[in-house]
Amino acid sequence: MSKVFKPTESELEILSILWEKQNATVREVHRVVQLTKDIGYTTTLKLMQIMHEKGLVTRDESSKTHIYTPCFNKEKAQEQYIGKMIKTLFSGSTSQLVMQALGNHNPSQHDLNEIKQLIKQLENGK
Amino acid sequence: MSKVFKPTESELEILSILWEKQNATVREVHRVVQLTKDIGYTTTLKLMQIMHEKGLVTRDESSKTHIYTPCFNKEKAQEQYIGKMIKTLFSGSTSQLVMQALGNHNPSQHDLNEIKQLIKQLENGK
DNA sequence: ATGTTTATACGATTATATTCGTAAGCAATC
DNA sequence: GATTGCTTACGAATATAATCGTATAAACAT
Repeated sequence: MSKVFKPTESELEILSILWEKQNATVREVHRVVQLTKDIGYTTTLKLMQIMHEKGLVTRDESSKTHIYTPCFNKEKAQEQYIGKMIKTLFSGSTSQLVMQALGNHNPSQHDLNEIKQLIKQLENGK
Repeated sequence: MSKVFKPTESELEILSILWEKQNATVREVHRVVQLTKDIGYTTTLKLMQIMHEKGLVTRDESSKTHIYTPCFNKEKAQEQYIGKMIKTLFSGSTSQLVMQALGNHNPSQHDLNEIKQLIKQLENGK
């Protein structure tokens, strides 16, 4: 049983940026955050310090400007959020979630092909 | 553009119970909440009162014991949460989410059949 | 060496969510 | 009609999240 981590809204936003860049300084993260939110630099700094305390990220302190790296990868987060969602909003049914997603977010033919492929694999694996 | 609603964790739990039952009194909701959480009756009451203020639920006050009804249906919540998740955790790709869900939550053959059916429909609809 | 920029640390403030205690009303019962 | 039990209302306490201001130190340019 691996550990559950539950980032807040803002923390998740920062994690997304870190996943994208692999790792980053507060300044780099803040520049991206600023594109969508109007908050001060020290706010981003504080958030990342808290994430460090919580163990959501590690940081390299060898130079004055610290470099932050996420402790969990994106896939782990995806898995956890999907799991929780299936449980709380889809009565535990994976297929219901999948159907809702496919039905309301018009996937391209390419997307559909990928999914069909995966289904074939799953069916053979049984 | 329909309105975004953003229930908190506890509020979502209560909404789930209301969706299940169509509508319910505080007492009924609380009985279910108690199965997983150890909180007092007035806590549940207060939460539901706040949800009423926020417009997440309506209530019938004609008798002393009020009856609460959700203002939004479950499908609307599902749609919204999925949309947000696709955006923040799957770089906007529906198929990635679907593949993650199918890959990690072993659906039954019956589930897979339903999904294949839906894909066919989508392909014909293009 | 002095001033400017840029970094972290940290306390304080504000906002929001969660929890509970207590008061007050109503209805059934003794 | 007093007591008991169940209800809502409401204020208050606690916890957590988010925001910012200020102090302090390093790095660098003049």
